[in-house]
Amino acid sequence: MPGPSSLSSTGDRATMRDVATLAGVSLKTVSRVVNDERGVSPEVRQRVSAAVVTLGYRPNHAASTLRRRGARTGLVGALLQDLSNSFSGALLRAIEDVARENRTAVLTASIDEEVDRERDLVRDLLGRQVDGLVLMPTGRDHAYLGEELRAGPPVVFVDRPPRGLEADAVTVDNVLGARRGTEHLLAQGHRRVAGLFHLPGVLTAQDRVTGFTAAHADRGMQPDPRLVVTGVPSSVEAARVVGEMLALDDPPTAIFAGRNNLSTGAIRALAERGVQHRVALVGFDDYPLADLVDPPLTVVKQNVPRIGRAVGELLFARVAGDPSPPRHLVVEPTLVPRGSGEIPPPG
Amino acid sequence: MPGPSSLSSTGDRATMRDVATLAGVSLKTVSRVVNDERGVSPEVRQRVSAAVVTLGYRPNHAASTLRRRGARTGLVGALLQDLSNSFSGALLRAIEDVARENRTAVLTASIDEEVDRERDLVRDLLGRQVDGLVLMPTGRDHAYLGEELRAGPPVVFVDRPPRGLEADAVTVDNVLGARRGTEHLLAQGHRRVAGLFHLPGVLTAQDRVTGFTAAHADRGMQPDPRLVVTGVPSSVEAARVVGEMLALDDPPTAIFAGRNNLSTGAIRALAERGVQHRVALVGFDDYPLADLVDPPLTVVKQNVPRIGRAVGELLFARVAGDPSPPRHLVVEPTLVPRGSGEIPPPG
DNA sequence: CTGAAAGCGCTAACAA
DNA sequence: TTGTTAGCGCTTTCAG
Repeated sequence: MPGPSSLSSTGDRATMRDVATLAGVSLKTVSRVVNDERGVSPEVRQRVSAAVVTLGYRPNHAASTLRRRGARTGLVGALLQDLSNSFSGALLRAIEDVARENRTAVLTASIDEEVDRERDLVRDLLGRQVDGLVLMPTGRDHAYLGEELRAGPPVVFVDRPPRGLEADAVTVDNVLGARRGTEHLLAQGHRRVAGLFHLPGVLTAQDRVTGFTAAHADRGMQPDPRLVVTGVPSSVEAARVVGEMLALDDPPTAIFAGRNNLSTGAIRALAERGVQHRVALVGFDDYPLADLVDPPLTVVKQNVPRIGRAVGELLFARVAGDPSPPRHLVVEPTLVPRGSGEIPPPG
Repeated sequence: MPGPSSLSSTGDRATMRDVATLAGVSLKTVSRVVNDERGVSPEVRQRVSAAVVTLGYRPNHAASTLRRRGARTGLVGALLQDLSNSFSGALLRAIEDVARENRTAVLTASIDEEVDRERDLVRDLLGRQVDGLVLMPTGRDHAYLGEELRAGPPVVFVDRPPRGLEADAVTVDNVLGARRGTEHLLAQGHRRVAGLFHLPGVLTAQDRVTGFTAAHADRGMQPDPRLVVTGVPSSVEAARVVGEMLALDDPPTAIFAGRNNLSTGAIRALAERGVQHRVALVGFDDYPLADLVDPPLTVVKQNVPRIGRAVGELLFARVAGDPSPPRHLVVEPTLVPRGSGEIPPPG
């Protein structure tokens, strides 16, 4: 085997040293050229550049940031719930855009509502020296993060606020959204409005229940407990639940679905029974084709790109050193009437 | 300022050295404990662990892989077209799952059909020493990658094959898919079938045109050139194009939309004119709510999770050292009849 | 304008 | 079982 001073490419990548040797200059000079620092004669610069090309040299980012201690890695993490879900996807895209403006790459992963996975992922990203972290957390307590983040990078929570921890967050006003969606139905005279909600451990779900109830209370009403179902995990289950409700003696005349996948289940249940034009439906969260279903779906919509951008900008402000106390931005969702939510009660 | 031997945490992160000092052991011993290597007495191990906790120490991944030269970084890149698009999102999710099985994190970004961005992103990721790269490339030539990848990590192309370069790839048989979708319409007696396709520079679009034409040729037919439009960039534009076609003296009785966003445009145009139950429609690519629109949308569907998994498995086989020649997996899309594609021609 | 030496945080290869 | 030394690829510091 050749000695340590061998210049032959052993299948490995060329290093700055190799470039220096080939160009007949010192290490530091190559470093200057690669980093576009001044103080190199055009001639030498040219020679070094040529060597870089010949060897196919690429700077080693890790080594570089290791040496300049405390420097940024140009890497942020985005831990969302499910990257295949359109909400997480749109969020990731918006965060990516802001990251790009800050010359930063994005590491991402899905948490899938699993607390252990969340914790493992946070650890992994911190070990990779990310400059910042976006976290769409699971429902539980986040106090453990306090320890993880001591002297760690800034974290911005999204969609769900931190619990047991002071931290930046951008969330949607879920109480308000559910309240508006429900009120929209009540204002049209509906008196039996069903509510479907997802996992009760998730704060967004709880808030939506609260808004649903509050809208009733605003009118001195109380929802029928038989029409309020929490812990509905899936679209399929939502369809089953709606089917049961429609079989009641006094079935609901309107439905509020507290999450996008629950809306689809409700639509299916209504369509199967041919009552999609007789029972009103308002859903929380939008879908790309929601205006093309029959009838077009009325939704409470979150401005996801806006949320994502706010998250990104907050994060990079922190990365840049903004020392102000934790901020909590709350974005108002809006009601988009399309037809399904404007079906009047019978009689 | 304190000298270089200062042990006080200066707000920076604790290092392995700090842990060693606090635990009263050597650097290497800490390394052993952190990496779960054998050869440390339980007592010492305990002492070190305690110090780790006290200092909130996290191993520096970059430094670690720098030292063990040639070792994996446990990082792969996934450069897709648009992370907010459900296709890219589902793909990313599947790749992520395989990556997780290989204890690897995923760096991702959107290319947005911009050639320069693709190249910049590839460079950036290579500089970050990724173990592998998934690339959903733009339409142009990829020969430049040959240079970038000399002694670089393995690359797997997805959705679109490499051009001017030998590399692994997983693609969909777009010719076959378009042919099946078009044939489905022709078999029902349609004789005037319109075709909408996206950017002609993108190979997938070209292949779908080919399949569309081939299906006609199979029956000794030729599509009316006025009914075949390529370069349709968006849903809005698709709606406009379809509107124009419907105003012809001899309008199409069926439409084949060569991409998911073109389907939505077509649906809108048909619905606006109230002919959605009289003109047949088959779309390429599925949507989450496609079965709930009116009429339910018949599509040629790609099995995206399967594609993503194949990509991931191919990539990690290469990362593990699989030296076999480049493979090209072609996945067959399937026709999913739902209603819109089964509308018969008039008369 | 250019370069030599030191060292970022960590692990490999050896000691002891 | 534990520790010492060297050095990954790079940038900093300080000298020429």
